[in-house]
Amino acid sequence: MRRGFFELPTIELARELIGCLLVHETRAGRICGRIVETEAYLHDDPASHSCRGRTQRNAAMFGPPGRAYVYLVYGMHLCFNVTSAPEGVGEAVLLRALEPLEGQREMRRRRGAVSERDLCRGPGRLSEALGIGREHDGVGLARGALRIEPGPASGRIVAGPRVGIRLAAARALRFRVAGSTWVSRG
DNA sequence: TGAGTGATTGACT
DNA sequence: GTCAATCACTCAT
Repeated sequence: MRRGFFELPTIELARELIGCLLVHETRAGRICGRIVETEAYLHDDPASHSCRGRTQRNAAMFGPPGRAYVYLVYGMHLCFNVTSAPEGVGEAVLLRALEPLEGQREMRRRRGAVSERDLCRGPGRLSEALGIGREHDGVGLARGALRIEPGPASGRIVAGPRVGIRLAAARALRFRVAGSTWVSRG
């Protein structure tokens, strides 16, 4: 990833992450998908975990940019975020959907017998398909077994309201590839 | 120490 | 299209 990429302002990073590759080198082989949908979560954002200050759970959001923030939601699903903003500022970008590129066999072993389209369509699904766990919370994403890599140019990117939240849901902080069959909604 | 809550998914109609 | 499952985390006792 080019130098300074993760230092981009959170909203720009959310847009720039579209088209990049999320790679996980596992013992079972390389698993890889192209990012097609993201959401930005800002420090002054009532929908963000960080808006009420640092806690044990959201500590990674307040760390340096370019790290993983992995948390459990609804008691059963993991969500994978890329931290952004300088150390001390709690912001991150949620990855909501991937287009599977490599390791579909391994994804399916984790996800069960689902259609190709449903392997990584949704934040909980992509975490499961890539084998992301709580042990990845706080790890750097510039290098290492789990990392972000530059990807080919994607199609047109459109912004819209975020999904699955009540507070500040109307803000256009969700980005996706227009018309992609791999995004979780619309 | 315990109740309320939720950045979702999968099963079902 | 609707709805229940299920539990870590937070905040209020």
